[in-house]
Amino acid sequence: MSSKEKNTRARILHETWQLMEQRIGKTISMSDVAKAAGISRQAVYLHFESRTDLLVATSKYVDQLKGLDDRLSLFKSATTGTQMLHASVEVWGNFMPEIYGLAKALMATRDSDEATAAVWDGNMAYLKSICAQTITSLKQEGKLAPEWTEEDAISVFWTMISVNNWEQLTKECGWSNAQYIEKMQHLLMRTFVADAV
Amino acid sequence: MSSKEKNTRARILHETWQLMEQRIGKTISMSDVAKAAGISRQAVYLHFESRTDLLVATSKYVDQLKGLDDRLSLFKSATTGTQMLHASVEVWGNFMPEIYGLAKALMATRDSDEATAAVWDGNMAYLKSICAQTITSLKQEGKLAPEWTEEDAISVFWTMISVNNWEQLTKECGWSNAQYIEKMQHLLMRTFVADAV
DNA sequence: AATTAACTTTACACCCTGTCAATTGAACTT
DNA sequence: AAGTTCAATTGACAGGGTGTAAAGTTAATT
Repeated sequence: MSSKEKNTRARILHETWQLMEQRIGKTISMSDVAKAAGISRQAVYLHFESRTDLLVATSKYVDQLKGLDDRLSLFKSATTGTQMLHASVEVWGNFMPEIYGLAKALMATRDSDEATAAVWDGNMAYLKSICAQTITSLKQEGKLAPEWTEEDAISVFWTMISVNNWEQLTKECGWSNAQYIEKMQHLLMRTFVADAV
Repeated sequence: MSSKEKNTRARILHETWQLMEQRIGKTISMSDVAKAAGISRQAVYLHFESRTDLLVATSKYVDQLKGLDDRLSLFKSATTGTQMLHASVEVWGNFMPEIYGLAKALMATRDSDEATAAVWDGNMAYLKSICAQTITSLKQEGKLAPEWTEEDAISVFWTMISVNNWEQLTKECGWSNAQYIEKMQHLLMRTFVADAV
């Protein structure tokens, strides 16, 4: 594995991701990727077994590049449930615009490609665990509004902050990302916290 | 246009819809449709100009078959905003499972086919108008919770009852459809109605 | 019996993914 | 300097998809 090879592989991943962001939702073919990386279509197969393999690798590349884990320090430093709710929406709300193209690409293959579906499902499971931690904290503090079971609250929280909802509210309802974060924080606070204003 | 032709056309539409419901989310090819209808692939093109044309026609066929308009009589007979909210969630919540396959098929082509995207967008615009009527009624009755602008309330209402959210809650969170309707009615009531229990 | 129209088979052009073989070219080894 | 190695190349192919076109079949209508 020479340094030349490594550079080409990284360039393919970078160009794939760039194409995803430029042509959000559109299918990216292996030819498109090859053209963008300045190599032949067949050369892409020297670095990635299949289109699926490339998509999975691109997801890992972007994950690493964007570092969700680092950003969650804001969430991790929160001590109360309401702080966690506030922080998780802020971190996630600022994260979504940066992974939007990738998210759409992974979601588009969801029903025809189990491997990429698994990658996306993994990310969503992680998000759900954040939701669960938040709701559990609220519950332990006696702040979870009494009409909610923990389970239902987690499901609804997780559903409300989905990429699809973010997309609909920002792309179709004209909310800015800052508005999304602020309004969603207020909405979730009123929905789940017992004595929210 | 003989009766034979009309029957074949209707059979193609019916089989297309059946395939959509059977293989939810999976791409349906013209060959699949032809096989299901018991005719050659080329014969499908005698009745429909293109795959897009077939999908659009199938959507109209199912719309007519399922008669959303009729069902909305429950909504139309509602006099107060809270009744409208209750009725719209019930009608829509019972409608979604029946058009799930079609909805997924239309949404899947959303980013590569403007014609089918337009069909789906039209349906969603109609749903949004239902949301708008409901919120406006609440507002006029002074029952809309004071923290909401009408516009934001409509956007959030419309987003909350999206097919994607229904899918996530029923398919991934294990809610039955009856539970979805009941829980969503309660949630929306508490969210938007000023003195909700 | 002749016509009409639906449907058939066969073939093609053009897209996609994925595989394979033969070749170029540059760098690294001896 | 000569030989080896390996990334990357071109070109061909199999198999899938959409869509177009031509020629033949079948059955009902007139």
